[in-house]
Amino acid sequence: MYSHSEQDYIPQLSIDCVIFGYQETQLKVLVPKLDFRGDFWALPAGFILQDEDIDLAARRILEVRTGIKDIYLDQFRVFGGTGRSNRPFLERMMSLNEGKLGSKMLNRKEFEWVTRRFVSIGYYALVDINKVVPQKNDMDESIDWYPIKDLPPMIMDHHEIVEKALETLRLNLDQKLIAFNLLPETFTMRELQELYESIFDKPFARNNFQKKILNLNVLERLEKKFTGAANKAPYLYRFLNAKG
Amino acid sequence: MYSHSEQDYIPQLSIDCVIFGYQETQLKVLVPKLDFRGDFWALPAGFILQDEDIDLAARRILEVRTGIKDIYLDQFRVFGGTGRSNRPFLERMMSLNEGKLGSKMLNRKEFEWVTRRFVSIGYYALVDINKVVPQKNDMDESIDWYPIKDLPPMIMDHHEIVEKALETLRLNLDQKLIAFNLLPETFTMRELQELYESIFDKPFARNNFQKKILNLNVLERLEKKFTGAANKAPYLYRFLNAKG
DNA sequence: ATTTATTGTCTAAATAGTAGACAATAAATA
DNA sequence: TATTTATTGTCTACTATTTAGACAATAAAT
Repeated sequence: MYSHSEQDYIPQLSIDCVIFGYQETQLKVLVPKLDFRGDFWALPAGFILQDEDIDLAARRILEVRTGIKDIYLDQFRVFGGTGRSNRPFLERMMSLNEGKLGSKMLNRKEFEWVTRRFVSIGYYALVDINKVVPQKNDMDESIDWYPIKDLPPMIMDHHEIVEKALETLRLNLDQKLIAFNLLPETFTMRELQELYESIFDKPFARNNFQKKILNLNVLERLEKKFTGAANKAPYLYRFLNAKG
Repeated sequence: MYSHSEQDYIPQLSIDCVIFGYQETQLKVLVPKLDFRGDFWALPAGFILQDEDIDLAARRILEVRTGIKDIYLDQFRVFGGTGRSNRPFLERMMSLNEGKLGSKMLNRKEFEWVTRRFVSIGYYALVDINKVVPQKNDMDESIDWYPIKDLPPMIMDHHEIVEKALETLRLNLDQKLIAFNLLPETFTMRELQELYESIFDKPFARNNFQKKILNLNVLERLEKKFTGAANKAPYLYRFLNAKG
């Protein structure tokens, strides 16, 4: 499972990632499903190497799952309840998968290490969903984008982690001008508005939304976009402060 | 130093506390000075027991230092750079204090434990400075309130931690209505304004500040305060949502 | 009685946010 | 080709909020 042994990591400390994407007017989260009987879903997670900055650890974990190096990333909260252990979950999983676990089973030492109580640092990431090729790891059966309004049941407190990530995203969206990380290079005003609506789960007035966004002076207007629809063609825009 | 042995704690994970107080129109931070030659200051800190919620660990650490149980408290950021070890600091301290360390010296095992790289969770606290009786621990020479604009040199990245705490405090102040935690039970409008000015390090217009605060509808107006000054006496106010 | 410094509040001006309206346009329809 | 339809871009009026200026009320000193 790891290229490093468990001694190489800081014990009892993990990173959980909420990877946001946007597709078909829906805000989505990238969630792997574990390759065991019992339907277990868990946020992409990992540990911190002894000589690794926590932000870089988060980047490493995110790159493995998305293939993207230069990813927008924000640390938002630490989850440190006393009940945060993988033990109940792993034991239930083992009881449901007796015959199958051999190849993937952890040895006793690893099992002890990974089933202790963990404190987890929550990071959320914003990606252009079209640039991501989701990567399973050895433990996964699959990895997919789920609408945030229709997430699968996840282990431990992972629903709470997503909830808190979304809350922080909403607070930061206007302040830090980060919505554009969820869109392709160019987009129409309507697409940007629909993205806002999916994040805040409420409608915005079209005229005033456009005014507000244009007054930020962070968009470059490009040529018109051919839609083929029976109406006026919208302009395309590009975010100016794009690092790239 | 501890009533628990080092195995009772989560290794390599600590809590650093920025305890804010307010006195004589200055925002202050409670900082202990270590009882060793060399003038070492360090934020109040501690570790997390294996069966202890991180928020409760922070409360425990704060109660030890302030004597206050019901303290306002907010987790604001994790500090996880690779350079975060006490080793350089402890070794320098040891070289400066050869004769003196015996009684307080950690044994070898404890020394190894405490000098590894640490990831630290930052909490800030807001207290009524008049209710606090600062408590030294075994390692401290003194513990005092320092104006945030005139902090002593602190070890490691503790200045950065204070900086980030202040930044978060500013962002949260209006949103969460927490300034009142820094004042006594009753206060005048001018006192509240001067508190805001010390936190944001900028002046506020008196008329508009008063209007804004009163429009929040969270203050109860009490009797007038006798000042003895040659002018109109100000009203006293009390914060309504006070949990007490 | 007058002066002084500060407090509480009012009003006007400037700014920002909200709601309604309409011309411009690209393609479908008649 | 003229008309209809759906959507886009923008304008203006209206409302709410923020900022700036003004002044009466007051407690004690002069």
